[in-house]
Amino acid sequence: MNTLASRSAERDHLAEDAHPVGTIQDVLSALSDPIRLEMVRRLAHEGGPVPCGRLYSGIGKSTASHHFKILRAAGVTSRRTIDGQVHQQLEAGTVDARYPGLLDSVIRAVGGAA
Amino acid sequence: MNTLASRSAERDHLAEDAHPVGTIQDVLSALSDPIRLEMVRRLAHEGGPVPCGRLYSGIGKSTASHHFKILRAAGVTSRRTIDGQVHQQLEAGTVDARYPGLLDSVIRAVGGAA
DNA sequence: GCACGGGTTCGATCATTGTCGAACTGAGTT
DNA sequence: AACTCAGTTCGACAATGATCGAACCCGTGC
Repeated sequence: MNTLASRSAERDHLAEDAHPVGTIQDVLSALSDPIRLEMVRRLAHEGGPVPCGRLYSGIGKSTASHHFKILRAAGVTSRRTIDGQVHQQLEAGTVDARYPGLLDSVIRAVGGAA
Repeated sequence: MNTLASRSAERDHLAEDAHPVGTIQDVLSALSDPIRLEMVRRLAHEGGPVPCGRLYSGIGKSTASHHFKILRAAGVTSRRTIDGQVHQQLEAGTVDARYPGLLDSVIRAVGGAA
């Protein structure tokens, strides 16, 4: 039995970067950038963990990684490793617990899936 | 009797700078600055038009005016002249009509009056 | 009329932050 | 092992945005 598969399976539900949700300003600043807002929109649209590459267009990898970092630091997203692939996931529940209604209204405004 | 009073009374409900609410990014950017957020908090707390001077502390007039401009441009506030005195007012209803729940959640997070 | 008080505008400066390319890491593949 | 692919980190640079002081404007009151 493949030890590789079981090892990666163990990592699957490990939210390595489970930063707590930041201040309201951290969150608002994180969402106030057009590129990050688009990332959030795509994350909300898909509803689950999404590999980094599918979350941006028209910018370099390093720039995208920079924006991921800010979103994670604000607690808006978390990073998960699925099958060796890095994914980002929207921490909708956690954010809504701290700032009820905020993320919902933003996502609605930006056209992300309901 | 006093024509002065009646004349200023006429100006009272003139929202001279009735900018429409901007894009979601305009609004989020406007709210993502600590000083502007504090302005919004005080405006929400008082509930009505407030003279500019009562909306900030620790910064110069010109800087404050700059922040007012951004808030107005985003459609978050409007400028009213009451009795010759410039006041700022929160456009809570207009913003909520366009981005339901957004302003409420921010104000709740920032400790402004319910 | 003139001075005053409260806001705005202007221009310059300074800090923040978004952007990139190149080098590095770590996992999967051949 | 060497190679590839995807993301991150590291400097450095460019653009954006906050800040200030000074000048200006507009009501008010002397």
